[in-house]
Amino acid sequence: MKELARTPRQIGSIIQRARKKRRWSQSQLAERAGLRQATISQVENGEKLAKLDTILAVLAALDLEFRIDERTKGHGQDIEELF
Amino acid sequence: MKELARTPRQIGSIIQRARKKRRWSQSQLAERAGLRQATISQVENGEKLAKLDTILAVLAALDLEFRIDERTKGHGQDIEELF
DNA sequence: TAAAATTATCCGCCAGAGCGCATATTGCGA
DNA sequence: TCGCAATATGCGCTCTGGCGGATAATTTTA
Repeated sequence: MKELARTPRQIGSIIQRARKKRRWSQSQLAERAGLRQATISQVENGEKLAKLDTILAVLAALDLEFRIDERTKGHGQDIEELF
Repeated sequence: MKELARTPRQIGSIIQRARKKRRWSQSQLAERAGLRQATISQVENGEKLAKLDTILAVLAALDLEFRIDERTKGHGQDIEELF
């Protein structure tokens, strides 16, 4: 893991991957996170700009968490552009 | 760095530390992030549940970023509970 | 300690997220 | 190909975050 999450879209796809890895449906995740299936759908697709607590709830339900890290590694050029 | 960010309050204090380390005022950070000083204040104090894009904007302005990581380290027992 | 800067609050307003409820749409297995 | 599960949308509603615009309250510095 340890995925980079700079945009709602990235966050959404990370969440989706984590959910599928657990073989959960959106409804199951929604229930665990105290949200609606429709909300999960929108979060995963990064369509709407979610609220922070919504994302935190989803992450917690997936046993994930945010970490805050420095952005510029090389402090000049990003060498680690793994792909 | 690489701080844990499970709650709005934690996120807020991390942001505040990063801002002070750069010796910026809330107004300066607000300007860079395209927000208001009042908003920065609330974010740092974790008073309101910010929107995701607000936090992302602040982090970007501070050259920080979110990373998503697994919550349970030891996947059974957390050995690395450094403290 | 007075002045200046920084930070914390307040008001009214507006946009949008998430809700309930419901229904398309899509995907997939039998 | 049919049928069901899973996912994506839609509508009206409520709630609240962030805004502009200020102004307290607190901290810093001269």
